[in-house]
Amino acid sequence: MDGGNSGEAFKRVSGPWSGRESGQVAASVLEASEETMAMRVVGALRDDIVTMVLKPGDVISESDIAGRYGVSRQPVREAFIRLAQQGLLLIRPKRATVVKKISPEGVRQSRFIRESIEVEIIRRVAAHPGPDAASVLKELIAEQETASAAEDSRRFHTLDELFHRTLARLAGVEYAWQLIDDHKMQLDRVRYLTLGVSSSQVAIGEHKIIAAAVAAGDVAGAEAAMRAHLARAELLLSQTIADFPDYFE
Amino acid sequence: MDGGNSGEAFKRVSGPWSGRESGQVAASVLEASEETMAMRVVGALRDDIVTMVLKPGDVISESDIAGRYGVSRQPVREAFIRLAQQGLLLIRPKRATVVKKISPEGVRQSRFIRESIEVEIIRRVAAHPGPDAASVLKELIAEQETASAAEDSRRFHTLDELFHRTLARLAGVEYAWQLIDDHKMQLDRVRYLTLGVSSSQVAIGEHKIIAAAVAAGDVAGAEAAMRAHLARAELLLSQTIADFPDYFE
DNA sequence: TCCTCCAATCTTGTATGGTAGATGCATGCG
DNA sequence: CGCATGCATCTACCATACAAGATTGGAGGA
Repeated sequence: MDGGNSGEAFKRVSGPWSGRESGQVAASVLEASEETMAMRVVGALRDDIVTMVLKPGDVISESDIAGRYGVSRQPVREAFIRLAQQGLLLIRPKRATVVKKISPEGVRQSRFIRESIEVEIIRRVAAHPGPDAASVLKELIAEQETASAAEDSRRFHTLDELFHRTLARLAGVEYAWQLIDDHKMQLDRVRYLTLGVSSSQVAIGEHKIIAAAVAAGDVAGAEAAMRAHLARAELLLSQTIADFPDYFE
Repeated sequence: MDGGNSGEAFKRVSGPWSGRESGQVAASVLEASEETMAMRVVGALRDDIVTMVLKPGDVISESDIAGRYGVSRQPVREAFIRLAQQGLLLIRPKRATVVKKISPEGVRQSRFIRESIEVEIIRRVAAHPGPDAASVLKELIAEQETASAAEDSRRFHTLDELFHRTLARLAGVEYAWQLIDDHKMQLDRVRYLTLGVSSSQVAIGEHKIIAAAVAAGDVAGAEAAMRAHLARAELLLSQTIADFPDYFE
């Protein structure tokens, strides 16, 4: 292996790898999207990990990735460090680097964090809904119904994320939402495994209940609806563990 | 500059730098505490930043730090990347690296995250207090009173952190507490600036109220007490901004 | 005096070679 | 046949050299 690598452009990754087109998930925390090679490697690897092109347990190496991407080991190494801090890779010094298996306990705790924050967000929004809060949420739900009817689960996922992000913005804590993005990636990996089975109709109904409670200024009702909405993911987790036992530790 | 570096031991940092003794803050997210050079540099730099030995706005460079620590640029560079991801450094490509100034908005959002999670924690603990919850909390408060009487603000800070961490453990989400440790560093920098003026007696009183509500199983009361306890930091922030305007952006 | 331009000199980014540690397999011994 | 030992080969870690963008200062002209 590892024959004839240098000189190839970065695009070479499109070979045996990723099949993503262009504008997928909302640009993550990265400010200047593609400044350095290292950043591009980070983005490409993260997408490949979240979309399960690189599967939990896969062993990778600096030389390996560097060869595939046509760059030296240095930027790859820096990318590994970033991804390891985000919990997607596990670097075992002098040994190997592996795509981290999904920790059920970690997912549970990430969900706890998300639920804590989202409940607090929905409280604030319901207590002090802005003038356009109701209309904005209503419009988002309409788009989700369109995506659901077209069975575009990819777009539905994006819109679902946008729904929750919008709530954060309405609460005036959009920046806080970005801060928890890293932890949310653990949940995203699980979610990707359940893309097909996700019952989008149920989710849309729950979104409607939440939006209605917000519009009515019903703090307790909004909180309860949000908790119910988030709790549904708990069932998906245990089912997913049963379906893909090798991906969990 | 940059003359005669190699061969020096790592301890050389003790020269013009850090004056920390030994067992200060509870070992952060790092698993194997001191495996590689890069990790040691990370730890040393982080402590220096949180304790304001390196002040917000200070310009540092890879060569500079590498010279001080007697290592090459490579491990320092990796340390920079880690610290930049934790929001303590700002790497401006091809330009310079500076100790990030404290963002008041960022602090506010970090506090929002912390309050959201701590409120959820205190709810769970108050709703289902373990058999030894009351006694553990009571003992911690007693230690805090000792530290306060001795005017050992350092130790008081450590105990205060332990109090909140213990609550997380009692709620069964200690791992989640570690996950938010990174964001909490922003708050720690502000807190360090207010070490002298911190009214420990007030904090102890609030801790007592929280512990009492937990012991009584009073969920609403515990939540209210926790919110009040955390809200007090809001006043400190604006006062700190006025006292150290150069440290904020 | 003020503005423009250029070059010395910073900075971080990238490439590459060498090193120490860990793993796995083959070999040799009991 | 089972087990210990040593070597080939892998890995990430670290050091060094080079490259390219950005800043700063001064020289030169209007």
